[in-house]
Amino acid sequence: MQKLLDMITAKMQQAFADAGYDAAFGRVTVSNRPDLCEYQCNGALSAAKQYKCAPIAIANAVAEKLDKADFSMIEAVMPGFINLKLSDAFLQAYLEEMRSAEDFGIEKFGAGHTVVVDYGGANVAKPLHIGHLRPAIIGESLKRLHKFFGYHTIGDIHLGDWGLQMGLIIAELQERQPDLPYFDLDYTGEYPKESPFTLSELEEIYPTASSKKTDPVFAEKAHTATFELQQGRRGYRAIWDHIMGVSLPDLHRIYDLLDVHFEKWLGESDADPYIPGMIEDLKTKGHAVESSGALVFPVAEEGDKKEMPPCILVKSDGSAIYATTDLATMVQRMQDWQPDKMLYVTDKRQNLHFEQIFRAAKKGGIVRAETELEHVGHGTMNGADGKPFKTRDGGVLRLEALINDMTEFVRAKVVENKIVDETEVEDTTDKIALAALKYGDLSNQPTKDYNFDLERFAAFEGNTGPYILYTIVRIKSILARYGAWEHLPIQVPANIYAKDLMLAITKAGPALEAALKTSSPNMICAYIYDLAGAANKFYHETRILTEEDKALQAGYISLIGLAKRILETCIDLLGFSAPEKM
RNA sequence: GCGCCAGUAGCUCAGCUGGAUAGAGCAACUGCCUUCUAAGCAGUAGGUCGGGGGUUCGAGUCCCUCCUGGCGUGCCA
Repeated sequence: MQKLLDMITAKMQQAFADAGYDAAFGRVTVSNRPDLCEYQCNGALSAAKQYKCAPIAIANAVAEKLDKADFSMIEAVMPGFINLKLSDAFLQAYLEEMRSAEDFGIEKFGAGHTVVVDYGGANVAKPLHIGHLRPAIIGESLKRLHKFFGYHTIGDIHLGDWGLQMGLIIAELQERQPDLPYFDLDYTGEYPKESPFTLSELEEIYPTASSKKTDPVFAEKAHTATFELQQGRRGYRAIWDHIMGVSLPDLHRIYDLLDVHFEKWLGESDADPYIPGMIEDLKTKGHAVESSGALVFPVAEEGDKKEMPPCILVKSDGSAIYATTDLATMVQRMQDWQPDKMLYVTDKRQNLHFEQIFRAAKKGGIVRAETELEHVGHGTMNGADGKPFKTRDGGVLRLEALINDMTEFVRAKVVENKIVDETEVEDTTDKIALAALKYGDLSNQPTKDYNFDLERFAAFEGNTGPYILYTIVRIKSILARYGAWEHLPIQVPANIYAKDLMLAITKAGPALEAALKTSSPNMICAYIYDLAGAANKFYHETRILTEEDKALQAGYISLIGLAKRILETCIDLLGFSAPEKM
């Protein structure tokens, strides 16, 4: 269905035209003076310039042309604003259509389109740490949001399983256990099924190896191992299989805790088969050229404001680099899924890299000219003091530890409040903790750095996830006491709080659409905070269950029922859900 | 050096293509639980929107310039 603002704008544009002015001036916006009106049009002010007359004269003339049935108030005020309040009948009809339509009548403009969301950023052999929180939950939210708008969505974790880190692990393992058959080139038998390392050993091997990169001898070994792995050296592939076998179950486990789920668990390694063909193709087309021993794809353009280094396709040591695997991954995606859009959710510091490969992908014909490529670069999550998040001993905090800290904190509150039964404490705690964690993150603009403050996120007061959940829970409580409510029609707003709530409800579609178009889940948060506030005010000022007038009561119930459905839909798009009680 | 991003209340942040009195939350102070969950609601106080120019009837928003901070800038991801 049409957006409310578009409907009013259309009426206003018609009024401008009827009054003899350019209809383009008839844009209506939500009022920035709620004490004066609900909607406003500033077009007369701009029009005054063109028509060389007083803005108030234009505003008066236009106001005359508006249909009085649609508005309860139409005012032209100095210096030339046109202020509007919607009529009850108009608002009621609009809300009733929202209530009865599927997904509130929001237009599914993504239908027939496919979008790949590349998020998560997990590396095998490395435990997920706090740096993985943002890409996981922002990506998950954007994926759900696209799905809501009708897109066919494919979330791909794009595991880091093919770069130098693999070579580092192999080199380190060889130093520790040189007698393993994986390192014996003459060995032709079966390799052991049992992994030569456990998860916790592996998690220690990688950082140790990584810290030795400055040692030129070790670095050389790691680069060689990387190259040989990519060339298919049998023993190294067997080690790689072990690394995957040990790492993946743990990655699944942690992402499940966050309610983050990927349709595809592909990695850089899965792009490997596409590399040779892609390189050949780019060479043939003349895009790939030799430079300082490496094979590169120059992507600088006329008029570039900044230095634009070329994409490196093959390093001088012969191995692939992330630009190579990212481009080859696009080849695979275009071949298998034909996406119209690819979203990459990674740290914003990778911005230049993505600009390079996006240019290369377009110039090299890897994607179509109309394929949308977007890098959603996110900022860093810092500690409460604004400095990089560290554990007491200076290490990197594990994601699991962060989740546990939040859960512990919330559990204490849940137990203290004594509202839920003992058997439901865990489930309720998990839901609130997840809401606190995700809302605390997603309510910030993705691009910005922010400070993680457990106390603040889980504070249960103010603009937090728990506040949103609490609003939903209170509505649920009333609905449960009332009985069947799903089919009750929306009625004329009975009081000012009801009308404010109705106006907030009409903004659901535009808010979600804006969030999608700017890849900003924080806009969903801002919207539901506003909606929850309107719902709480209404709840506080209106006695519902004791209302004598049954028709009026049914209208109240219908209204909060609709608000609840919208709130629940929105938090689902953010990636969490509400408990029954809290 | 060049480029990108940020600078708004004591703190954390909104502010949509320039529009009326710059908004929330936290912290501080004050009210409201015999009535649907007080994890709530209402209110008070707190700001020369980093500085300086400019465009405009009108600038937190657009242009120029300066200051401060963060990040990036060919073989890590």
